Amino acid sequence: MRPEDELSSPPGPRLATWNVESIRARHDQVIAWLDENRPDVLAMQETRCPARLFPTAHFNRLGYELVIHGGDGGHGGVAVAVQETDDGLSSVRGIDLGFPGAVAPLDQPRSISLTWRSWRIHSMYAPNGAKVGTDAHRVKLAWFALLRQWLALERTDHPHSIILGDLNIAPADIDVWDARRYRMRNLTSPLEREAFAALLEDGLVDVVRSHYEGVPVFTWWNRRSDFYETNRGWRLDHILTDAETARSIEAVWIDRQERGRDGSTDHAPVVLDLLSTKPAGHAGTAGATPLVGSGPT
DNA sequence: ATGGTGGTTGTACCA
Repeated sequence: MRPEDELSSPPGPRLATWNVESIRARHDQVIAWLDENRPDVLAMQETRCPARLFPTAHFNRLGYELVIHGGDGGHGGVAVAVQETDDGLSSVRGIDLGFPGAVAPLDQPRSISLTWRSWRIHSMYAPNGAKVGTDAHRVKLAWFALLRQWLALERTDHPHSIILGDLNIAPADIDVWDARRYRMRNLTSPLEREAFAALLEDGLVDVVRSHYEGVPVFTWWNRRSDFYETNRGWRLDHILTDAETARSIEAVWIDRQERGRDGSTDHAPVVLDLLSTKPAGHAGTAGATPLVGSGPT
């Protein structure tokens, strides 16, 4: 899963997403992983921690600045850690916490959007959805409708986009360890899969799937029982990019071993390594129109 | 038929 050069730094930017399932309970694991893998950007979900109680100092010591959104009451919450630059200035701008203008129940702390280098970066934590047919499930679908609108709006201003997060959808049967058993259920239902597919129809590329075509890869294993040990998992954590960014990928990998640590969060980190330079013919194309409909088939 | 775990908050809830 992890590329051969696992301990060396990639030539270009490294971005990762990780559902940390409480940053206060898990900061030792997260900080150790950051220290070892040194992503430029780590999008975190389910931080379950109000901003004032966030273990910020641990991140600062490693040279990361933080953007934090919510987590009050021990539910939800997202954050983005970004490697500090040498000039002492913040390397992020244009921060949006949540979907601007959203009203309850779509105003929960589940998203951060910010500009970093030439990319618009989004850390997303979709509602779990509980069970098909419940209010929670309808809220999940409404959240995805709003996400689609928000990303379409954002992409008119920022052609280079990277969406990282726990979207709480297994996009296809291959993304579930036993698709038949969990058919038409929460995380697999047709309306959820349509919501995910709509993002690809808008021109975003599911870069994990496009790099593991036809191969089952999982990012979440239920903590109960021996689901991890027996690899009964799901692919719920995703990285989507615009088509041009998708053409400049060095590697995509899931740090499956990290999930096996004692006391680990139940999700594995998902990592995107980009090439240091744009592909030939695409240098200096800031402002280019994103290609549409070029996602994996 | 529906187990099994963990975090946070508070004696249930969310995942």
